[in-house]
Amino acid sequence: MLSLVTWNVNSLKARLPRVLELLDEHGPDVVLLQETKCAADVFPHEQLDAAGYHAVEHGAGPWAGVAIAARHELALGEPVRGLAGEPDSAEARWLEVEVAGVRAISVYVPNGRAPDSPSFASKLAFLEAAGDRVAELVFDTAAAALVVAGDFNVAPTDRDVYDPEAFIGSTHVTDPERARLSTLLEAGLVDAYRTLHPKEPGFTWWDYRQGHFHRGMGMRIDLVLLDRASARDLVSCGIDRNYRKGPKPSDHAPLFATL
DNA sequence: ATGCCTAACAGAGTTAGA
Repeated sequence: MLSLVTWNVNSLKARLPRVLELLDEHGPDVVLLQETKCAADVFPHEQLDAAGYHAVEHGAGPWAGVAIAARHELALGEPVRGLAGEPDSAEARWLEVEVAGVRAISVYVPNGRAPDSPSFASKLAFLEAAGDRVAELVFDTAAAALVVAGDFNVAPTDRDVYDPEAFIGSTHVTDPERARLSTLLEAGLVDAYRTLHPKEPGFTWWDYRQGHFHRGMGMRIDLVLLDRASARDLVSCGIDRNYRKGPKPSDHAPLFATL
């Protein structure tokens, strides 16, 4: 049995109490974090160590940043930082490490801001590079089981947003974004949550503003993607809403999966 | 409820997130 969680924490520094709370409550084997906003020299290794975890990180300072932590008993391989072909390698958005017989990848896809912005083109380019890397890893039959998890900043279908009408013309739902996300699935990855829960919305993000969380106005943009063999071992997948509530919550809920 | 989001950087207001 392997339990993992992916969580966009929106600053690891600001969210550390909630992260430690989650580790204590759920004790996941592997933790994939996004938006750590944390440079390497200030990464909270000591606090995670005291909680029973060790971690590898890929940080760029005040923005983005990803990390992967695992319980001390699970050895971490040599991390691979960055993604071949990504538009801006100075942004820390992709991190790979072998753990528990799995190649774990924590990914934070660029937001894209607006479809007519340069940032949107970078988002598409990043997704294309991710698709290329996934295809490479899936093709490599010697590779370990594959888990690609994180904040994709794309709602795969209209089922994954609270009101499709409200999102027409905005990022996260456009055909170009969805088409590029689809290439990861076509390369051989399975959307863990949607496989187990075909009908429920499964939102993972709600705007901080205007009470969106309490009004059910969310999006499903955080995903756990598994290679097909691993997906057959999928036992459970879902969020813990309590981490979107309480003191200083992230705007994303953690998404858990058990194999 | 004279604010209606949060975080970083800076040390106020701007930028970014999605």
